[in-house]
Amino acid sequence: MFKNEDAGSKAEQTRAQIRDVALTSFRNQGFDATTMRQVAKEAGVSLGNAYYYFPTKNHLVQELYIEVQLAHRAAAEPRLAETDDLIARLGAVFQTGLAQLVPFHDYSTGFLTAMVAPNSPLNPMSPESKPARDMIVGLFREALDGARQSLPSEIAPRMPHALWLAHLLMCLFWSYDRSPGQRNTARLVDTGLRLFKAALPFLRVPVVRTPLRTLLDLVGEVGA
Amino acid sequence: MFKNEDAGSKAEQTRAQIRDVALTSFRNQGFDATTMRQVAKEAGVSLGNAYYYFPTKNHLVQELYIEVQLAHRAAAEPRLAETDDLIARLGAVFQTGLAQLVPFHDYSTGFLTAMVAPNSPLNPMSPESKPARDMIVGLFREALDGARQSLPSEIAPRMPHALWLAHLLMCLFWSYDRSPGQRNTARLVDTGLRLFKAALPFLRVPVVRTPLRTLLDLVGEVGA
DNA sequence: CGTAGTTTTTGAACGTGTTCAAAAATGAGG
DNA sequence: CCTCATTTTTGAACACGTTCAAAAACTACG
Repeated sequence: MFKNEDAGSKAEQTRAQIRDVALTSFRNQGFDATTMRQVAKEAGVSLGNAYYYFPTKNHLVQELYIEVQLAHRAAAEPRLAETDDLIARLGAVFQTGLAQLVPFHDYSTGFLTAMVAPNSPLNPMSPESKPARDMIVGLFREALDGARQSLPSEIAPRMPHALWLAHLLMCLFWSYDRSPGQRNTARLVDTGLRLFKAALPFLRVPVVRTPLRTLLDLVGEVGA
Repeated sequence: MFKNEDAGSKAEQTRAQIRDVALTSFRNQGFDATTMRQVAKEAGVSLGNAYYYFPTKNHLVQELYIEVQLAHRAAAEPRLAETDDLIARLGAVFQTGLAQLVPFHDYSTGFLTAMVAPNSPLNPMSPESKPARDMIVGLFREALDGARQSLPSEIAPRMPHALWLAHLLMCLFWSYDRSPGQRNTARLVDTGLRLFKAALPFLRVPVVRTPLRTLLDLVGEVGA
């Protein structure tokens, strides 16, 4: 009855071994070049056994995804402690998020394909990705809450989720960004925030605020 | 020397046959359920022969893509002739574009995967998709040019390309839209345009206009 | 220790997109 | 009509992600 409670049990070791081999391979060779057969072989288990622990290859990518997310939070928190300026705080979350992606740019399209796939746990709609999603939405909420500036009450509660989507779009842009060092993506973030700052006063104008609120409600249903 | 000039030559017939079978299957069964083997069999050719005419399965999807694009233009043109109001004209292009997608919603994720794939001709960056891209960018340019309202000169020339990207984002939203009849996507378009209309006067404010211009230049490099 | 039940592991198989060398059909020139 | 180069067609093969029945290892209990 009591077996694999989670500690160093044999099964958990095997699982961790497969996971580690896969993540290393993802980092070194990307998504496409990492095959389940190679992972199984390097982990010293049979192909079928890898599938016993991870139902699909995409579930292995999600292990990487979670690791990247945790690193994102770890990088963002100290920067959030430095300032209470809204724009600077949002910049901190976007920029640290972008920094986590850097090692993967060569293989970004492969991972992108995995993310979009219907049955993928990485899909924004998938239940498997809810915890990771909640974490980054929470990061944006924290960025907003700790700022000295405040947004209209109609807008504020809808912003964290919308910012998460904006972050996803930034990732999309980044994966297509062919400029050296993906400098353009960094500029996009800066410019986008500058624009947001300039637009802030107008968010209180009713004719702007009302459709914006509806818009945020609509995009809020994505991955609700 | 003179052989398959393009008319009813044997080769062109075979190619058309494969194309037609594939497109019908895409419409009826979606991307994933349409296999190259089934297409070849139904077209009465060998598997390898299908690959002689279409280097990848995605190249067959592009044939569908082009057909959808042409239908989009055919649907948009008459509606553009009806009005000279900027917002109404943009709405016409977005709405007719959306209408073309309706039959494919059940399989949208499969097609989405194909579009994002690295080597796919459907990829926004790919040279193969340039003509289709130019067509829809041209459609947006026509919508802007024929409107009685005009945009700041710094913004105007950068808008068609940006609107094409907005259109792509609308397609992305639509593919994740689980509301009945994807009503939410239609509302998103309406609301987005209402917001754009409300924001129009502010586009002339320098502190808004300047970063917006930079932003448009940056996104303009995508699929340049 | 032995037996029954559960968890873990295996290896072969399936269907997929794609590749390729070789065969067949086709067309031009003598 | 024959020859030969080119275009078209074939069928077998490869590697991949994934599935599954059966074997093996393990655990709890008598």
